[in-house]
Amino acid sequence: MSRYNALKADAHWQGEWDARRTFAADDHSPKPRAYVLEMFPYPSGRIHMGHVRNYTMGDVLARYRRMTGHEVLHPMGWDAFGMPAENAAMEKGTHPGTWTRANIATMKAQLKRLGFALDWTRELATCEPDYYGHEQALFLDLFAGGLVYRKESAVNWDPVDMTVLANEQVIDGRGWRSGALVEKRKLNQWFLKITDFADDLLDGLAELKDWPDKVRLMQENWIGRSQGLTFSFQLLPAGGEERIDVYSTRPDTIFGASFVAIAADHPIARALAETREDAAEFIARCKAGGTTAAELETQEKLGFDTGLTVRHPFDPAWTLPVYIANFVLMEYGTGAVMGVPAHDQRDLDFARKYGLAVRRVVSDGDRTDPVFEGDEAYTGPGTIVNSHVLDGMDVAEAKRAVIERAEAEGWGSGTTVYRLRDWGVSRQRYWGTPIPIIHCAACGAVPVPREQLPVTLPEDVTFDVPGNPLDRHPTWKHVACPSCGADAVRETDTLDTFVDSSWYFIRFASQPDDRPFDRAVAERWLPVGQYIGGVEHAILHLLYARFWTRALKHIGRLDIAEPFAGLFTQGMVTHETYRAEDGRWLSPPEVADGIEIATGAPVTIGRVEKMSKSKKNTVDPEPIVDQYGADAVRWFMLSDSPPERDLPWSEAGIEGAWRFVQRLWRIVTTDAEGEGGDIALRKLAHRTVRDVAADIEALQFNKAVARLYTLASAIEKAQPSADRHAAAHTLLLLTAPMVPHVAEEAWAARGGAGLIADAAWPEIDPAMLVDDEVTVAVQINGKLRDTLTLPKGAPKEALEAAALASDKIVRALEGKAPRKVIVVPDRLVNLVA
RNA sequence: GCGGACGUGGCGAAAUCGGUAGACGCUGCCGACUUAAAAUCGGCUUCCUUCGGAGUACGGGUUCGAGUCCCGUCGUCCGCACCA
Repeated sequence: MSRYNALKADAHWQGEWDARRTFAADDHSPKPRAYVLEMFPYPSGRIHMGHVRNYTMGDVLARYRRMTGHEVLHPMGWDAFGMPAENAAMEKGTHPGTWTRANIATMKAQLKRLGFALDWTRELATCEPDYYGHEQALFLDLFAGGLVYRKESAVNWDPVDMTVLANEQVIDGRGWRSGALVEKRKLNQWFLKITDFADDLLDGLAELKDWPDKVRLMQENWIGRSQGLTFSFQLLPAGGEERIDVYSTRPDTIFGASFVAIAADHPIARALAETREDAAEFIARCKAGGTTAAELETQEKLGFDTGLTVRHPFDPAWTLPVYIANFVLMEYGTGAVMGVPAHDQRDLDFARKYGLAVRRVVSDGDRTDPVFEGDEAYTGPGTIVNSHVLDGMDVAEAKRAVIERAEAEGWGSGTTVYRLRDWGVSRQRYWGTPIPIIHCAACGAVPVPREQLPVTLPEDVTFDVPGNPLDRHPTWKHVACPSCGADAVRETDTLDTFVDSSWYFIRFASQPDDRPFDRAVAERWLPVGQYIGGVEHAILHLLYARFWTRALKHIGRLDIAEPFAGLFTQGMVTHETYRAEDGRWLSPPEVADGIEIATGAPVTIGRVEKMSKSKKNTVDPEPIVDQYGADAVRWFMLSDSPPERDLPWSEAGIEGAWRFVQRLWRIVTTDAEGEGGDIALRKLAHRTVRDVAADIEALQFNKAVARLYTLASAIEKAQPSADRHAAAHTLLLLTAPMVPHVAEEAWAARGGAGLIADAAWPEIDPAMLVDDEVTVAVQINGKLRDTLTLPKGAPKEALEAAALASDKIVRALEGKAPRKVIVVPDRLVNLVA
């Protein structure tokens, strides 16, 4: 028997699938539908192992669904706008489009080389006008629907690169490329009203049963809904109209308040800075403080006593000092808080530092003393004390009582506050979707008329000077106002690339030329049945896509609320790290047997970590595929590690996978058609069909792989028989979604009809799933002493008798009778001695 | 700091409902085939000294019985991060 030639077979069957358009989805098929989607890649240059793992998982599911009679939509495209293309343009002088399209061509060839069952007829790239033009139309729909607005907002501004930076691009207060100190700058920016949907997005999470709990929790925290009281403190001297509004989730502790703190950029603080130099200095100090996590961790809580006082709402005679504090955020709540030191750690630290009263108002067990001692604020449940009318209530009652009173007396009201902010989508960059708005001095922001879409990016741009090429382009932005005809300018900002990825799954489902999607067709496919990608998108992308879909529903364009019914977040591909004696990182090919090949010097083998260029522990999939073939790589990606966990790449592992491909080939091609039966093997085959199906549907590929190994070994050990031949046939069908090339080659060699890609998943004979014998464990005091093989369904008495008759048990009992006998039918007998 | 997940052999792991811990793979060792090697095939591979015992991070608890449930401790990883 000849060895299986993977490279030849890969090329042949990939050509065959292409030519027959095997994986093109039919919008009009009467079959049940399955939409399987993996997060589309950014065309950075070459695919990496993470892509291979992600797309292999989706591919197995897609191919399995085809076999179980579904019309499968499994598309692929490119998240093609974004900064790396502009960086490449700056470094290499190539146009971002040239760079991006070349990368797409390379990566598409690499994906094809892996034999994924993708519908390439629906391929899309977000950087092409036939995609982003429709996105502009949708943006204008949302604009017309009142979900888009423009406001001045603070951004991170890199004064050297003359561009806005995302928070992630600010490292220790400096621009990640230029190293320049980042400034806060106010710019007019476009926002999408995601906060309108905050409740809906939060409540909708409960319905997403097939999402990981972790992701739902992350989104829940991100939305950050809290209930509390927004109320005002009247500023003294009395009679003045001025008030400070605060938000508190603990109105029950209002009698424990000992100060009010406002943000450095609160209007009252700013007004004060106009007249008082020391206040202005303090505010400047607050703003100079870093905003990175590490800096916040160590930063001291600072306050500035404004000398202002406010009146306590429950007691006109009681006044509280007003501080400006560096820990109060203008962006959250009202930008002012009431400080209750006894029941908030941060307030306690602050009060101790500035000598303010610390008054207990919630009892901690028996402790009701008015002066709060101790280093930790008490935030637990308890009875309200030292609070006049509230005394004796529990925390929840007191909250209600204070809110009721505030509402009755008109100084406050119960409110819901969110951590979630509206989505700022303006980016001062070239390589993105132009925002289809024209600014006219007379008419304001005017939408570009539909017939003028798409607003395309000009090709003649340069990146040799910093700033936005669209803004400095000589002609592009100068247009007539669509409304009044006067000279006007285009918006030169482009959309956040997260907008591009917020609806691509809809465009995959339906892509007419003249509009973003056909509603009826899109609704036939959506929601995506199974979405697979990295957990790094757990919040932003997935939340934005959920918002966008709801927004389309809100304006009546699509009757789908949740875009992704099932979500799976796969683990990373990791690898050992290697370091030379002088500390240089070494790549895997530079190392053999703990020795650096070039120098012969020993190498320090480091932790297994995520593949990264900086640690040089990446493995390029392409040469691996060229060496072992696509199936071995796919099989390895599915083996061993549970898909949600990290997968350590190893040379031994890929070789093991390659051996299995060869072994599978041998089993199914050298399989003689013998006579007679082999009932045990037949049963195993049927059980494996059932179990592998369940494993694939649960995305537990590692378990499916283990079962297939077991079946393969059993077939190898079996004598030729009709059942053995049938079991080999079953094995071939079950492995086909995972290793489709060798499966096609073997299918053809065995004379199978058509393609195995079009074959049906094997039927299960329920009679083959029942066993007439079971292995029963016999324990003494819970410890295993013997196992017995008994007929299935044997009565308890029979089990007990068989157990007591066992030699090992008789010996272990030493003639004593058990005090008690526990019998679990078909499982075990436990003798309590 | 807050929230969450996890901790099982030399390694990746499995163990459906509380019921035979370590399936399956990798590595390693022994053997067969071979002039030899590769490939392939067979066997062994949790630990301890044998009978046997111990063992799922550690310490307790519930139970006839705990990897699984409860309490506590330690450790690792992830998310958020001054959110009032």
